[in-house]
Amino acid sequence: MDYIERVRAQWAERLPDVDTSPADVGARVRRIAALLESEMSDDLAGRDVTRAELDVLTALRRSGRPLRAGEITTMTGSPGASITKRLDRLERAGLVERAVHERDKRGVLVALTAEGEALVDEVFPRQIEHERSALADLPAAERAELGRLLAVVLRRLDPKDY
Amino acid sequence: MDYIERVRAQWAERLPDVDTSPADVGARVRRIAALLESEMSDDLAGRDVTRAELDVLTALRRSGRPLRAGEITTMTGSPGASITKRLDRLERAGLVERAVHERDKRGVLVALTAEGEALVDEVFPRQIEHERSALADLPAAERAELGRLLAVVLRRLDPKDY
DNA sequence: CCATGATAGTTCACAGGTAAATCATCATGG
DNA sequence: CCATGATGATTTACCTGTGAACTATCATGG
Repeated sequence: MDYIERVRAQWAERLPDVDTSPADVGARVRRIAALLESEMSDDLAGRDVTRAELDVLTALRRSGRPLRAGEITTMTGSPGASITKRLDRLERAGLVERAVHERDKRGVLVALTAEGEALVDEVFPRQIEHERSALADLPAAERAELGRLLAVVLRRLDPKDY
Repeated sequence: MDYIERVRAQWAERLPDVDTSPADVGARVRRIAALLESEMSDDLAGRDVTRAELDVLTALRRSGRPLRAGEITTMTGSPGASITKRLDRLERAGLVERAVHERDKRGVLVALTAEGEALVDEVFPRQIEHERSALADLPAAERAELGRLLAVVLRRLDPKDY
């Protein structure tokens, strides 16, 4: 009897006509994500960088090259105004550098500094550890099966533009 | 080749020593959750209630009785200060009512109004529809399997206190 | 070659979340 | 019975995110 079963039982009493079975997947996915995010964010405490800011840093790191601000907004899915603010903080912290784009002076090229890169390389593996330890109770075959089933769901939801 | 495979391929180039396989589950779960939440929140647009506020309303609705403010904080996992603010807005909107607790005058009893209840009953089934349609590409047996595997993961992450 | 519309990013104004301090009430042990 | 510490909720002060307005630059068609 996990959290979701308990909630579904409550709904069954109040709204017996509503079929809440999709919550077995949907609500569990949302709750697991929330708990994971919270762990990952705790792991960053005292490091003077938030999960949202780390998303910007990892986008840069895994791209392996400076990015336009616009590329960061599409990769992170966050609106431009948010990215501007995060870049302000990250730049103040010395983790990224902004430079006007040569060819298009409206644009901005954002690059990781050496410290920014070092921070990602130190923190990112630990972030993944949280995902790994969440799977500790599943044998490899079931992990793979879970990944496969989630890919089917994700394909249906994911927007095509990135 | 979905979004997560693309990201993993990028990491494999930059940090070949890091095993990113847990992301097949972890990152997919987090991305699916984000997309679902975003759909569910769009569905509420113009209804003058946010997802966070709806969380409070559904906690009350499925409990079937007035709740202490403290019960709402544990059920939603949000800190007390946030709940106080949401209750302020919900009360102003006429969706809940606050009353001092009889036995313990420090406490507050929060009850759904008739409008609050009507709003939940109208909106909640549509919220679940989003979860249902995300599963459209999975036959019933695989949905059940997916739910079962997620339950194993959730059991590991879920705090015991609620 | 402009003038005009499109595009990239920033600024502004405001909404919402949160930790810490505060206020009111309760419970207890001396 | 208080006095004292615990508890429930609110207030305060601050921070982050976001849509909309704005600024600077680019592109193009007349």
